[in-house]
Amino acid sequence: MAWCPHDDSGHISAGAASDDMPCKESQVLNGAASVFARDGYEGASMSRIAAEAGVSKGTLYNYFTCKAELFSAYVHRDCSRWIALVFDELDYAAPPEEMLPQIGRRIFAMLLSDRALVMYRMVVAEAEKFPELAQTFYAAGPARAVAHVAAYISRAAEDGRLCVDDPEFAAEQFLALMQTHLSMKRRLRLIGMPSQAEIEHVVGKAVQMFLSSYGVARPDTI
Amino acid sequence: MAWCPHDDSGHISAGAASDDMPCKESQVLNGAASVFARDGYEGASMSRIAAEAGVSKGTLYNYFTCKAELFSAYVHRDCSRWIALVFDELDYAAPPEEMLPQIGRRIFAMLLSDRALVMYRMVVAEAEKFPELAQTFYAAGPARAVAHVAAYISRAAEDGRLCVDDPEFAAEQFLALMQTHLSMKRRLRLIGMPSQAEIEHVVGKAVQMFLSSYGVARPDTI
Amino acid sequence: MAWCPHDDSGHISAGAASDDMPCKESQVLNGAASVFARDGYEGASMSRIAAEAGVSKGTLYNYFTCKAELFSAYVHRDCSRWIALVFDELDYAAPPEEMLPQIGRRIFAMLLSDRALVMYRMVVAEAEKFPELAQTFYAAGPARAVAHVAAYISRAAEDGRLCVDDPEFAAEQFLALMQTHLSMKRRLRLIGMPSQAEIEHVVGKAVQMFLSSYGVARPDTI
Amino acid sequence: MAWCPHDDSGHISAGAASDDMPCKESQVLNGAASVFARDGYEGASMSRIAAEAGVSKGTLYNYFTCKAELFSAYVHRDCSRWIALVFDELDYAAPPEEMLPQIGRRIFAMLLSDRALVMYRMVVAEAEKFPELAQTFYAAGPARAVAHVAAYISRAAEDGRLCVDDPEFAAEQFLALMQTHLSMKRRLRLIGMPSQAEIEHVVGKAVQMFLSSYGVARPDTI
DNA sequence: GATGAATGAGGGTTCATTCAT
DNA sequence: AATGAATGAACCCTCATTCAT
Repeated sequence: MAWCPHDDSGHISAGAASDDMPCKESQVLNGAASVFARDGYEGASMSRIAAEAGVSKGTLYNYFTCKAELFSAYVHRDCSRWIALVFDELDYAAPPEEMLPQIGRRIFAMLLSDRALVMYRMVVAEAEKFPELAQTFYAAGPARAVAHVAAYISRAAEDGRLCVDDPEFAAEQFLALMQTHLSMKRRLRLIGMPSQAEIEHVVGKAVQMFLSSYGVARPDTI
Repeated sequence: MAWCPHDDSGHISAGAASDDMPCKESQVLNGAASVFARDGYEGASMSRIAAEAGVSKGTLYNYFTCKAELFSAYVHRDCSRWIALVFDELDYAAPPEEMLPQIGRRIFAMLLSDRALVMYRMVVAEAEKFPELAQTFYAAGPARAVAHVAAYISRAAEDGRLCVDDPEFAAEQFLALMQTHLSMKRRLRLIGMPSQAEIEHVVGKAVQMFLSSYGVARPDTI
Repeated sequence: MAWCPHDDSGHISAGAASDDMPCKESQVLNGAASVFARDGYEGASMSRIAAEAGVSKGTLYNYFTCKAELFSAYVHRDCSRWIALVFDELDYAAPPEEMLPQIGRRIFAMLLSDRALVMYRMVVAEAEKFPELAQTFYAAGPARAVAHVAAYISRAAEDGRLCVDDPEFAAEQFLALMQTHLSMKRRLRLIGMPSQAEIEHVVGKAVQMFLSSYGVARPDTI
Repeated sequence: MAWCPHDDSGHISAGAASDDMPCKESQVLNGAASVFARDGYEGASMSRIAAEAGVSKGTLYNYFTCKAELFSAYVHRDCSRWIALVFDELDYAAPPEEMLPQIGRRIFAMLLSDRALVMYRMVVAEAEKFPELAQTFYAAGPARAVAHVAAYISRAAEDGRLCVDDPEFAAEQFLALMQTHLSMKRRLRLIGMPSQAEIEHVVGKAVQMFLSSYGVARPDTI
């Protein structure tokens, strides 16, 4: 954490901290999450974080050497958490017509969830000041999403269910198709969470376009 | 401007200010542009803005009642400026195979330009605190882009060159296909400006996918 | 002022500031003098200095970029002030028997004055952290004292009134003889200002010893 | 210890603590010595002292009621230690021409040693806040030095080797002559330890001046 | 209209001290 | 007796804002 002038601590608890730490550290991180999410990095004050966490300001510094490290720990923790949920328990053997909409729905839901939006906003806003945070976010989030989808596409291609030469790029295209202006509007806080119907529409059209480009003519549809 | 505790002024200069104001106000706005772009809203200080603009701190407050209003004026002004270029001097009568790549290239260049990225980052970061700013940004930028592309698609559909039932949604899909992870990485400052070859690749693939879904079989390709 | 992390200001007023500045800057310096003298560098707080000076905390930073620079300005100003007084209006043509006691008395008075003691204490205490301040103090105080006395001794030697081979060292010795444990005790705050009789005794003995070593036999005393 | 707001303890361990305490208390004092010497009273932090001593912060408060008392105990202990060496194993029967330079050299070496300088600086700096510490320092250091030298001078006077009416004052003068500006510069950290030649020069000149004032004509020099 | 000195609340951070374990 | 997590006051410094000139 080169950006932190006080970082000589070898603080490593962030990685080990589980969801249900009963300790002050997670209490602090939860407070930080609220305040950072609401006020952004610069806008958040250590005083407010301490108050939100229900600890004294000094306690903050018993766990994190400075504001920047606390922010970093918060981003790392939350990044790791929610990407996992998207790709759990998918049936990778399902045909594209079933699988792609399912993945699409989940991606969509995650992409537009409050938590992810808040995180996205903060990481984008502070990308200049915290480059390695942007890296972490990208690796934990978008990159893993692409990897998962690409893996499925590869497999489907091997099975003769898709006709794809560059699975990774195809995956990126599929994910890009989720990001119509619904996403943009949501990121800008212009709209709330879209309705299920809206989601289905976007996902459906995305799958349709994707298959019209990469799909194979299926005998059973003739 | 509900976020501004001092807003009792009916200050309307933002709308009236033209591009080439020779006055102090535009001088101030130019200074603000530099500093806000570099430091973000919270990170910018009125002192630095005054210094950058070459005026005194007091002068800032003669034109803008508070920091928030100055920020708002800056975003409004700059938003209006930069979208126009993308759709200037396009030949709307050209066939999709020529027109779409051309639009794609321009969109791409604008999307990833430093100016747009800076603006995007700021508006996203402060969307919570300045909701009407996000609205302005969306209307001036993404919405106009969609409108332009949709208009072209409509016309092409009428000319029998595309087969599209919902031109607006199709336009959104086309624009979405520009936003592979190249865009995401650039937004996160993980990469610099992509090479021309990379851009061509993304644009080419996007057009190809778009046409495979919405294109009509053209006699001259048989 | 390499020790000051914020010093990029080219602040030069310290040199130009006269004794009777009617401005805030001297007001601040006077407040700083009181508080630094009482509490030392580390012990002094900018809040207290502001209060003592009757200005706001922010005003301090309008004149001095940081605490260290304020301290430095205070030392520089006061150093320059009081050395001058010691050697003013001396009759350098007087014979050693008259001149040396007179110089001795003045040196003594200055050496043990509250102001000089306070300054000495602070400079000694912070010599490690402010090396160039120690240099300034030495140059403005002790070094000039030696130079003045050495100049007189040189002249007296040329006039045949003293027999000295190394006037500078002789001057140092003369000054050293002022520093019996009366000085040490005063520096340690163990005693108050010595009585006139005590001073006369020390000075008289010092002159006597000095002359017994460097004096010439005078015809008129035979 | 009126300066200590928590002093209700009748803590007397400082006096009872011997040089070779194998216990935590001396461990703490050793840590305190390092940190106080390096950082001064205000600059030292209880955390660093605890770390340096290899004990917990809580343990500090089991032995010393507050920072001020710990500081006081440290100064008292160290003051007692270092003066003894100067006057050990001197041959008090030696003639002044031999004895005085020898004493002079030792005094000089001690006066300018890092340890003594550090202690001197701290005691001088905090003389206002810890008056009884200054007293301890003076009694343990300068006062004993004067007493030793005065005792020798008395004896030499009785033996007819010196002509002195006030041995104590003569002793102070002799010691004062050690303190040319070499000492001042060293105290101000402007120079490092002087060379042996420089020391010999100052000591030689001091002895010469002292003897020219208080010496007796020696038959063997006729 | 333009200035910039003055303000004081609030920023991040440190630290002497306490107390449950 | 020993610990170290927790505290909260105080630290230095920044900054949006005001106002006399």
